[in-house]
Amino acid sequence: MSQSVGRALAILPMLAEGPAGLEQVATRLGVHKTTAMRLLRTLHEHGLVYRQDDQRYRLGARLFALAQAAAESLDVREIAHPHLVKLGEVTGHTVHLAVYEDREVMYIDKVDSRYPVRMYSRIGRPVAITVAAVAKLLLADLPEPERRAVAERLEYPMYTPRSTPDAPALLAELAAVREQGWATDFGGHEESINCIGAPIRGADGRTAAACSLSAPNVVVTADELMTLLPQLRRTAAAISDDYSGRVPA
Amino acid sequence: MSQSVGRALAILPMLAEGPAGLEQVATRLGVHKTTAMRLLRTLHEHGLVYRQDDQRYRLGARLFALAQAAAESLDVREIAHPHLVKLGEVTGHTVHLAVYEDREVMYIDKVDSRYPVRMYSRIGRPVAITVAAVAKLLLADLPEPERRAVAERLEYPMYTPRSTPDAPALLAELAAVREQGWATDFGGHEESINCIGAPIRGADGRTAAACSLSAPNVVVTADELMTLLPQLRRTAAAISDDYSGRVPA
DNA sequence: CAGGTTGGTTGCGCAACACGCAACGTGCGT
DNA sequence: ACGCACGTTGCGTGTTGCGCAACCAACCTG
Repeated sequence: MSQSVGRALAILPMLAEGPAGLEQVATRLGVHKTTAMRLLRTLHEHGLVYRQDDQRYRLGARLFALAQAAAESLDVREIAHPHLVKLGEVTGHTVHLAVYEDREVMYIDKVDSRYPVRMYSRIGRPVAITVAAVAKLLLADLPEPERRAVAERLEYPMYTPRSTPDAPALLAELAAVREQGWATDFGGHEESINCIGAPIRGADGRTAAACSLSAPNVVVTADELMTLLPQLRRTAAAISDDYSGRVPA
Repeated sequence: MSQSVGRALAILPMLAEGPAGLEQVATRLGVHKTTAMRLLRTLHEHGLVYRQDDQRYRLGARLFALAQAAAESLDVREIAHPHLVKLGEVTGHTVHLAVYEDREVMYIDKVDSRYPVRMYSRIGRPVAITVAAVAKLLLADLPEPERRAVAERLEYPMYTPRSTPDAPALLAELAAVREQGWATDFGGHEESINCIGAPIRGADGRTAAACSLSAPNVVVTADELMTLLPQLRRTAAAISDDYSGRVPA
């Protein structure tokens, strides 16, 4: 919409791949050096990019502060966190929390059996949206047109033979997930990792977030993991209660 | 430099304080609604802001991804992390890692005795630059003109009676720190918290980062904490070796 | 050491683009 | 049902961001 702003923002993901010099940025943006410079300067003034000693630019530390603030404004996370920690302690497995936002699914919290961690590991990385249990839960609850639109626009990488192959398969699975109120990913992303997920619902009944329990095959079989499903669902329900209570919207 | 980009970027810290509606953003920016809208749209297209159900805007999840990438491009952190973890395990105290960037000091990693955590707690929050041990170390090694300029522009909040009161006091302490090669903060930020820090130097000998060890009074006295100084300095030296070896620049 | 190359910086004229106005929708509260 | 507050759209104007060209500085290379 706004040309210069758009160009400036396009620089950020570029720099996310690694530091780059002025010329490099200019050519990749398809603009004149001088234009790129003005944009970079403005970004620099606002702390979003930093100029390192060799005059190349990289992402700036201000992003930490913004991401931190963004995390704090996601109140689902605040509310869910203690529940997730407890679930992690009890089961000893990895717990994830994810939300859907603008055709993307993002992990926003993670609890390992021993490490309560934010912004770590997969948090901030793109979720395998076609196979992850949390993704299925979040997509399953989208309004029909958007769900279809998203499903059809996705790519379907075959991480493993059990990965969801295409849009029809995904939509079918989403229907099932919607029906049963929970989701699984048995080796669909990594051969040896199984995963079960449950939805967190807001006061309006819509799925506001999803949490999941993951464990490698070598620790527990898929069947054994499934025995934890009731516990996971109880946790999700507890979070839903807290969440819908506190955010009546 | 670039008006529209500057305005757009100014929106981000605004939203960091909490979600805001279009009108709110417009008035705080001092621009017409329609202008604010165009900027917000562009930010939205790039995932930096998200429009929640009530049509208000908040920071978007894409920021997580960018912050993550920013963190990964800070190779000091990568290199230092294992050392910090070890130090945390051995001493049982909290370890911080910080860098200086554009007149600000940022925590970029933290290790608690039990929790290795990134982007958590104070990471991303402004460092108490006038009192923190790591801040003193980083400021102490700035070139004279910049150091003076920074010191004089700072505010000197008296968190406690032991906080650094003004620029001359800070500059005096920086000189001492520079001399001795380590820094302390005994109750200067929070009455009951003591802290010691040591510099991490790059191949050129400049201080590239600083790490610190913090503990509350009730656990160890300042004197006891000081007995860990040699260990802290060894860790910092080890990181420096790794770092200067790997980044000959 | 001269000459070429690469990458960054500055000044300036032109027109594209971003700005704000005004008018239109829309949902909510009274 | 009405009015108000807030978000949205179309459009003319001139500010502002654009690219050109020329200028530096550093680094190779012969």
